[in-house]
Amino acid sequence: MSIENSSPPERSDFIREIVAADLREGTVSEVVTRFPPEPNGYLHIGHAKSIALNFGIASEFDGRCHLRFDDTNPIKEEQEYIDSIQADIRWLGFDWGRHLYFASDYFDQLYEWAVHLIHTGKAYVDDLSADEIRGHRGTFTEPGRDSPWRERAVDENLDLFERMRKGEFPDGTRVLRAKIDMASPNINLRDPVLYRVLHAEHPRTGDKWCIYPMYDFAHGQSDAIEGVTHSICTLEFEDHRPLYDWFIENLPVPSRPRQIEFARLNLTYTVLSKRVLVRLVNEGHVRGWDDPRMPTISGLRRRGFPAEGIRDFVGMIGVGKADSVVEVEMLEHAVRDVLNRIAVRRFAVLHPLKLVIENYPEGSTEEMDAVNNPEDASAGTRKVPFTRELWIEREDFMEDPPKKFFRLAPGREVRLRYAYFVTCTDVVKDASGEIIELCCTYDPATRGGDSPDGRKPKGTLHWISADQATPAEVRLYDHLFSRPDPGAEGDLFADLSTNSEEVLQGCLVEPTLADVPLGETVQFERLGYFCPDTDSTPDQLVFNRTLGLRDTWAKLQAQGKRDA
RNA sequence: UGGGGCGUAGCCAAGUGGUAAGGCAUCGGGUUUUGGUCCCGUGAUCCCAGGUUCGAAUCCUGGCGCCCCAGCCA
Repeated sequence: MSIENSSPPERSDFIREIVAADLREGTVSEVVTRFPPEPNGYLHIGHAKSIALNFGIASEFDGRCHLRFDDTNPIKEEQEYIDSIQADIRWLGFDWGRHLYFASDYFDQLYEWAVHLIHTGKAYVDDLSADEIRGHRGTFTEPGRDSPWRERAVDENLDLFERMRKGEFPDGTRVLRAKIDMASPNINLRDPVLYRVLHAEHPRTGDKWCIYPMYDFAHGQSDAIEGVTHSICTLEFEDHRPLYDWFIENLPVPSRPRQIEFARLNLTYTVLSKRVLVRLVNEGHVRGWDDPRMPTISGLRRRGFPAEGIRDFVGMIGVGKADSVVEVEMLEHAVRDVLNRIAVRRFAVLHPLKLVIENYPEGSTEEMDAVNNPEDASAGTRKVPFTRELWIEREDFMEDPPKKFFRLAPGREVRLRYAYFVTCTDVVKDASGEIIELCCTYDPATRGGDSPDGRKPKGTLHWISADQATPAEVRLYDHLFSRPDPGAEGDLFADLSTNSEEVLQGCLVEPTLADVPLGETVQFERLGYFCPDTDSTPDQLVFNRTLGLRDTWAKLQAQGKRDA
């Protein structure tokens, strides 16, 4: 349960209040929570909220948090997911210690408890088909009807259930059901299925079992076995709580856990549904589970989002029971906030435009001192080579600039950051009229970027020495979906953005950028935060744009377009 | 429609009968060798209607709206 330097202290919420009260009143003597993923997909940012909640509460109340895989449906579960889930939780900064469990560890116990229910006349084997069971379930307004097999003798139930276990019956032919109340207004209580026959290989138990418990029959009892005191889950399980409690009350379980529900996270421009995420991957809409556009933990990691930023984000959105949709901007803010503090600054030019300083000596190089991180003096400085020919950003020059454009233009002087003031004296174009080169003069008195006469150019540009530029591919990312509420008007896949990824070739970066380790995010000054992609090699550097910097100039331009 | 929840600013969210925190976003302004960061300023009478009370977002009544449930998924 370690949370290395979590910036904003977790504020309280209704769940923490319940936990505190339970402790205060002696209802529980220690706090045990659990994070219970089903290994049928990768973890996403919604899970991060739950993980932070469960591990956070355990740590704050000096308790413990278990990692328990809810692996009761072998048809959808895979070892790959078991592995990725553990890696992602660790990366997020949480530790379950020795408390790693699997619901499948409890299959023997659960089986015994099922037998116990049969013995006490509270469960029976039903021969109805899935369709027939559905037909007997009734509707929201009409009660269900009892199955003709509901009053089977205990011995017959015992025998049949035993034979289900032995594999005598094909999938779907028989189930074990709890005998509760077919007329209950809560549909979950209309004789829920406890066990189904599934001749499937389980990632953990192999072919030992051919009957598997349903979620409802496994979850609460697993909590009880582990001594979980507060079983925190999402709102859709609220109607299951009576059933959760029913099992706890009707079985000789070793403890009495309590289920508490909270609202799951929703994000604008994002889909957090495993069903959809699996399709995005399988249908090739993205590069994989860890595509930088995916809201998965592995995707966010590949995108360059620091774990701390994700933790800060889930800490600032709060925990409640009201359905809500958080604006992605809040996530982006939390990430920028961390990155601004820790990311080292570098120069990189995405769309290079040649700039030649005509009065600068040919062949000579100067090493300019550049600050690594203005927010962190301990990050020190570095040397950046400066030469007669440079590359600057195409967007930083306009031949006929609008009033609020503060960058380079014919006859105008700007500062080259950490270097000199330069003035544009001429523009060179190719046959088609495209600008291919800028001629400038520099003021030798402004070395380092300050003028002795106090002149202050309106603009400061980043640049790269043409002699020592390292080529790189840069991938620009944007929201995966084009609207804040994907799928709100029809097919969600039709809302997939067509420009969520833009791959730029021929970008030029500072030589030091070749050494950025995987997992570190740096700032390309004036552009944004970038990190090496997993595809990056020494021969072919590849950077992902984590997030752009807040850009008031872009905002002004957009407004101008709108007003015009 | 039966059951279970929820409803405080554009978004998230405090508030637990005493006169509406905070964050994000927005829009102004200041600082600035990143049009970044930072700093300052900017908005609500709490779904609606009645009622109780000296006093209600908080209590009561009645409406309205939204979400979840009819898998041998979790």
